[in-house]
Amino acid sequence: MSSSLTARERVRAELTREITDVARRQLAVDGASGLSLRAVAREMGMASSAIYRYFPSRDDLLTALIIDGYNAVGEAVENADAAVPPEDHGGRWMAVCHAVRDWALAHPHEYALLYGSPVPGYRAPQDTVPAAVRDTVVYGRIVSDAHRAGALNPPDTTQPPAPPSFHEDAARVRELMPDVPDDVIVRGLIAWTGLFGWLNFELFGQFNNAILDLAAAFDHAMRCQARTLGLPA
Amino acid sequence: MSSSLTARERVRAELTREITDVARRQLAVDGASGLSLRAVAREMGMASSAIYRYFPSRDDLLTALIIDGYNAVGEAVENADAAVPPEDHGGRWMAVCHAVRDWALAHPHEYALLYGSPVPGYRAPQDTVPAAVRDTVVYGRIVSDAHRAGALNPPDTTQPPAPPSFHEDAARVRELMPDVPDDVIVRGLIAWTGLFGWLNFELFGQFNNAILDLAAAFDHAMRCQARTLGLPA
DNA sequence: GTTCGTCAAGAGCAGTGCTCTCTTTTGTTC
DNA sequence: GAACAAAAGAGAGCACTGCTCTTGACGAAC
Repeated sequence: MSSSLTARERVRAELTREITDVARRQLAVDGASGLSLRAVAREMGMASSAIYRYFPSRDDLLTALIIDGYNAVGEAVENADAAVPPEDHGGRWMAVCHAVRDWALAHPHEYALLYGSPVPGYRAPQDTVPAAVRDTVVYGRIVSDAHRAGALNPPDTTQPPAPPSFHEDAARVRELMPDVPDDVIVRGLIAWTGLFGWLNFELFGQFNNAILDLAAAFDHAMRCQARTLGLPA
Repeated sequence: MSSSLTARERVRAELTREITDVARRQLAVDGASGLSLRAVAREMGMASSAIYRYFPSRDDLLTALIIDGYNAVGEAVENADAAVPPEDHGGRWMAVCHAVRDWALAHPHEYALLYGSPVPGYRAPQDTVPAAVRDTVVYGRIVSDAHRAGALNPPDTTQPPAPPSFHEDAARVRELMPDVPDDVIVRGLIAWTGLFGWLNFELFGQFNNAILDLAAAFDHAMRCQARTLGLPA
């Protein structure tokens, strides 16, 4: 259908893409709060008011960048997962961890926009959700595959009893982790939030002056995390 | 020595405190990027330029708020820990978890300022460090106490081998967790980053539409986390 | 009692998001 | 091909920001 686009629609799509490209470059340099519509317009050689023909507000431009970011990290995670034999569940977990970390280190400001504190006053619209869960879908599939293959042997089966309300929440999470029992859901959530918690500490400076070989520590920590999830080391 | 302060010094200290109070209120409402020196000045009935007599820049005011925030959460954690019998290491861990979460829920914007993405262009000065580690000091003492009391029985001793560089990093972390072997250091870091990772997911919206009973899920997850740390359930 | 350092105030600069109006360009229809 | 409508760009302007500079006024020390 792209051939059915009028010339005007094509140039509009092209300009929209160029705006987000320029904006993403500015985001990479100055961070989210340094993103300026006027600066984008200046760099593109057009009047600042013209940008509003393409993005009704700064927040809308930010939303576009956020969706792009989620898709970028999601794609990186998908590729990393696909490069490992499906039955090597531990390897897939480590591949996903490193894919997220590599992407985060390469795009720290974008990572902060996605997984850091939300921009105050900014409310993420619902259409970011599909892109936002792409990485989680991959992760859920790994856990699910490992469980169905009988490859999950959590080291300790005496988990504290879950509260009644957790069963409903677990059911919702199970949509991303099919066929998995509640206790594995908990371990899965802990490992997943643990990955991003560690990355946040690393990227946001909490490890400063304490952990120097960040790459090695991350790899080791995620490997241990895999063990508590029940994945083979 | 406070009696030796001149009247001018006293009123200066008082005004400085009032500025941070007003700024903290604005921070709580609008978030970090909504903090405006001019608005603070307006609310205090003084000229915007006068604020600069007390804080040379907006970042310096932000730094003051950050230090206050770290101290607030640190104090909350200290009090929570002190309210539990010292030999109840599992109870102390859960008390610390809930103290951090309660404080975060009561001051979401301040929490985001401390543990979320750093304000772009803002470089935390070194004098935030003592306040920033108050909660970590408490946590390290709990792990250390539990280990020395022989109360730590990690469920799985077959931890993957640590890389050589990790020994040096572990030695630095051990300053906050005395007498603890390397493998417990790893577990300790994983649990600590896991706490904040979970809280970030909860506070920054990643759990939206998935986990509804957030309080129950948090309690359960941290209880499970305690088990993998080796603390009694 | 004069001098000197501190403080508040005001104006001003460069920048921001956003809106409004006006003109130009473009695509469609007769 | 001319006429018209829709879309897009340009520019001025509003209210706001952080920050600087200058000008006065006040209080404390000598």
